[in-house]
Amino acid sequence: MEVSAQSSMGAPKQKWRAEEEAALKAGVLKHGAGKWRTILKDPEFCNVLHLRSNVDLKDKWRNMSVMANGWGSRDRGRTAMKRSHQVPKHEENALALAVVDVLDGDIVDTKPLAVANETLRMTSNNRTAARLENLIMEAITNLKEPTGSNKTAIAMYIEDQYWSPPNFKRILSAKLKALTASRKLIKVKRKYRIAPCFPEERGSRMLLLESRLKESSKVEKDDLKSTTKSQIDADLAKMRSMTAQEAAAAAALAVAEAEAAIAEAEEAARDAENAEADAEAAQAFAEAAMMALKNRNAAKL
DNA sequence: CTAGGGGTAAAT
DNA sequence: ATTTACCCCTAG
Repeated sequence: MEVSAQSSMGAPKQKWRAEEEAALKAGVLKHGAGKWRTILKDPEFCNVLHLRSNVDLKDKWRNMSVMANGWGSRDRGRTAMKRSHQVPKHEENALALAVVDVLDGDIVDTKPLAVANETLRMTSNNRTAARLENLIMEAITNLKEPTGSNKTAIAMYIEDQYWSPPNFKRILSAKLKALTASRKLIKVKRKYRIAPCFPEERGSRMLLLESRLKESSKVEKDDLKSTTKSQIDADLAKMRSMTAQEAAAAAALAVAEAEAAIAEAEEAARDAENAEADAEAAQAFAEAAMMALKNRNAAKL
């Protein structure tokens, strides 16, 4: 009968990004396959995966494992022998699961063949930023201070265990600020703790879409020179349709990101100049955003 | 909560 | 038409 009361029950479809897959793989390597809830609550991954449920992780892992091998538990039989045809002559089953690839002492990445080239798209600037964030999270996690850790403690931890650039303090400050603004960290009385992955429990597919929108409007140059003015205009146009509160939040975020980008540009200035361009673009957008906000508020009075 | 079986529907 | 992502259900 019409037992399927949920007429619109189909999933809106959110493709897994390479970062999410990487986080999942890293989580499995760290906690073991099957500890989906543990992985989800791990501060190192929850910021990337908090849009996914434990079941999502399980399903995705199932899909990935199945795909790497050829055919697993699912979908065997029925369409079984549709002659190979489309597959080029060279083999694909070569890398099953757990082809571990340690890059630069940072995130471990296994590639089940489907996402081979997606991992290559990391640019130099992107990487240092992601790494610093990871380091900060690790520092706070391992320091285990119940009330949170202050900047000095975090800096000491990182300097102690890793190499630190000359102007590290400044970079760290900017990054902490940005992480606080983006709600990945919570700052209370000069101490930082990792944000509580939000009470997502169930539902809230709208929040998912929301944060996805935020991501796509973020300044992301794949490997082009830098963000262009037209990009800024586009973002501002987007802001115009927001409510005042949303616009304020977006502007604050933009400012924080600009500061972090500037600090990163200083670090990378020795051997990379495009980071500086990126920082300038971010700053330009931040200024424009603030101005737009000011105009908006002025118009209301 | 997890493992899986099974299904729907969106992308490709 | 296949793949992919999500959902539901049930037994451990």
